[in-house]
Amino acid sequence: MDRDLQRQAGLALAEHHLLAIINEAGEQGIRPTDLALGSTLTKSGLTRAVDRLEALGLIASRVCPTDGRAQLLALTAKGRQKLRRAAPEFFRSVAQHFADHLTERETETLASAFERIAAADRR
Amino acid sequence: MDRDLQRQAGLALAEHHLLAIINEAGEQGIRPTDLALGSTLTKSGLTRAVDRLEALGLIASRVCPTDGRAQLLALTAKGRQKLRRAAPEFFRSVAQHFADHLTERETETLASAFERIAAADRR
DNA sequence: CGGCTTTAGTTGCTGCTACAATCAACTAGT
DNA sequence: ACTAGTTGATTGTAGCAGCAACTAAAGCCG
Repeated sequence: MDRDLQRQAGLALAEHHLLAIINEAGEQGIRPTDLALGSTLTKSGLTRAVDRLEALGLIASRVCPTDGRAQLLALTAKGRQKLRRAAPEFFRSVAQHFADHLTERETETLASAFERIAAADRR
Repeated sequence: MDRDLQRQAGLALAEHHLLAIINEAGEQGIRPTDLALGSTLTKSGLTRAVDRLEALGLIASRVCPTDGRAQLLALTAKGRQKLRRAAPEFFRSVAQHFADHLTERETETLASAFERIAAADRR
């Protein structure tokens, strides 16, 4: 999937994942620490990833008004466009490598099982 | 799991995985190329990983008698010992992070689904 | 046999990531 | 306010991984 996305959308899978989460946060933004919970990266990994995405002009960060230590990350117009344009290839790739090989019942089972595992891990 | 195994058995999860596959191959040995199919590493990654395991004295390689280009990798006595001693922690960690959160039915569903996905990927 | 293609493995290079130590800002208790 | 402790983020360092280019051994085929 990384190679698919890299080639067809010029975006690494890890970058796409971060952009997708940041997108969920909308206008308001999301802090790197909260972003870390939704990704496999550590704080330090996030610092670097955020730097790269910012250098690419895909996200913008501002200091959190209520906490001077924290940043609030949000997609730029360019970032939203990049994410939107990557979407078809992303879903195609998910289908090819995963979804197409699973029944609907299996997909549901996996989703709920993973959700439970991830929740346990966050503790 | 990587941290668990690193701490309790002095073995990275990736290393453990390789040792386990090499162990399956037994006395006869396995070629790096075939090893790559059972891991997520590329050929080049394997070259380095094999170098490290060999430097640690956990595996030994000999030139394949029927193909001068190929190597045959097998565990040394030390490697077998390391793997055996890591086993309790490995299974404990699998249980803690995954198995304990799944029903038997789910486990079976995941196993067969992953098998199908992996098989499709190998093509 | 001699050349062309394929396959096994290695190496130079670059980029990503974690860990540990550090800095800075917030919170709470006195 | 002052101090102690916590939390958010950054940085130095080191290790691991992939890609692409390469070497060498096999295999194929007329």
